[in-house]
Parts: sequence; structure tokens; C-alpha cells
Amino acid sequence: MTGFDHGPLAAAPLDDEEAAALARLLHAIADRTRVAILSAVLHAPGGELNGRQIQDLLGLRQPTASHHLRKLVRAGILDREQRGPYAYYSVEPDAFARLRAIFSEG
Amino acid sequence: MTGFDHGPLAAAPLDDEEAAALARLLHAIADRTRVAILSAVLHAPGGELNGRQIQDLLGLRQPTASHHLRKLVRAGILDREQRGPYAYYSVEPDAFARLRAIFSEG
DNA sequence: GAAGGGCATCGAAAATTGTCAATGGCAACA
DNA sequence: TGTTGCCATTGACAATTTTCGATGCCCTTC
Repeated sequence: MTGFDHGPLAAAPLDDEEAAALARLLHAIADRTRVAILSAVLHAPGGELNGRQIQDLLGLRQPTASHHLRKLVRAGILDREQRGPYAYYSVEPDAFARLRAIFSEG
Repeated sequence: MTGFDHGPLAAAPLDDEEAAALARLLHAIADRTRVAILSAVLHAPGGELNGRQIQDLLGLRQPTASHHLRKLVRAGILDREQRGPYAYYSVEPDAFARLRAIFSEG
């Protein structure tokens, strides 16, 4: 729900609120567990994993996995699709492009 | 001193240690104050600011500014050059390219 | 409808982090 | 050498974040 687009950092000086918003997006990935989740989902066959698979692959407790997945989804980095009893997570197609755009030059 | 190069997230699955290292790099920018510092330095005339200027521009206490600047320098995102009594900070030339590389596709 | 698995949410504890006042070192200059 | 300004570091406190067990809901299957 929070799929913001951030302009290039190099384009114009950021005001306080813009800096905070950008920091929140980056903060969503700036965690070893969430980086590991992102990598696992990215390289999973089919590009998706369900919650249980993520827990098992990374050795996480269920509430811990749920907590991190929630953050990634809210930041617009992961997509969540409920299929039957499973919640499948995949990388939001535009996520990396949005992140690259932030660090694009000129 | 810590100018690591991280491979593309999409290239290969990350082990635990690689995920932690990448998270540390991203964590260095994932803070509203440090994003604001980065933006200010980036758009400063000459591409550099000294500590005092950063404090004044952002309204930070001196130890707080020093704390954040230290983190950015250690992460290899800012360069620090002491000139007389002033410490001038500028964006490490390769910093944005390294960050873009992390989020490059395929 | 009863049972089992997957998942979210709710507190609470533990760890990490941001902020600050105080202190001291270093450079420049009188 | 005394003074002034810039900056780093220390130690302490407040706020945020991570992690966890416990609980309950939803879906599937029997």
C-alpha cells in the first residue's frame, strides 16, 4: 500500500519530510534478516516462496518471519498473494528500478 | 575504510554473512538525518561541506552530527578531508554506482 | 463440524540506535 | 603561550527495533 516513488537523490535537495520518507523505504531493507528474505525470494524457483518456506530456509520463528514480511510488503518491496492456506511472497516487479532511480546520477 | 563492493542482489543467493554485510551498508543510509546529510552535501556548492555547516544547515548538535558523519564515512559513502581546523565531507565518487549495482537486474 | 496447518496479531523482554551534555585534543592566530 | 573555534569521544538516557511465546482466525480436509 506504500509504493511511493522517490526522485533521484541527486536531483534536488530534500526537505525534512522527504528525507524521512526515503529513510523509511531504505530502512525496510536495511536488516540482515530482510536482506536474506529478499535474496531467498528472488532466487526461488518461480520467484516466490510462502511463509513456511521462508521460515524454514532462514531458520526463523513464525512471528519473526511474519514481522519482517509485513515490513517488506508495506514498503512496496514484496508482493503478497494469498492462495488457499498459503501466503506467497514475490519481489514487487518495480522495486529494484525504484531503488536504482534513487541513486541515479544527474 | 570500509568501501566494500557488493554484488548484485539478483546475481546469486546470499549467505548469512553477505546478507549482514549488505544490511550494514544499507543501514548506514537508512536514517532521516543521514539522508538529509547526504542530500545537503550532494547539493552543496563544490560538493562539500564542513562539519559546522552541516550542523547549522540541519539544526543538529555537534556530537549528533559527528556521530552520523562517522557512520557515513565508515560505510564508504562520504569522504572526509581535514583542511586546517575544518573537516570537509563529500560524497564518495563511486558510492551511488555501488548502490545501483546492488539493485541491478540480471 | 472437528482437526490440523498456515498466518497475523498481541504484549513483553532484549538488543540496537539516536540524542545529548560534558570533556579533551588539535589547528590557527594573536 | 593564551585564546578561540572545530571536531571526536565518552557515558548516560530515551526511543526504536528485533525477537519471542501465546493466542486466535482462516482455509483445507476428513
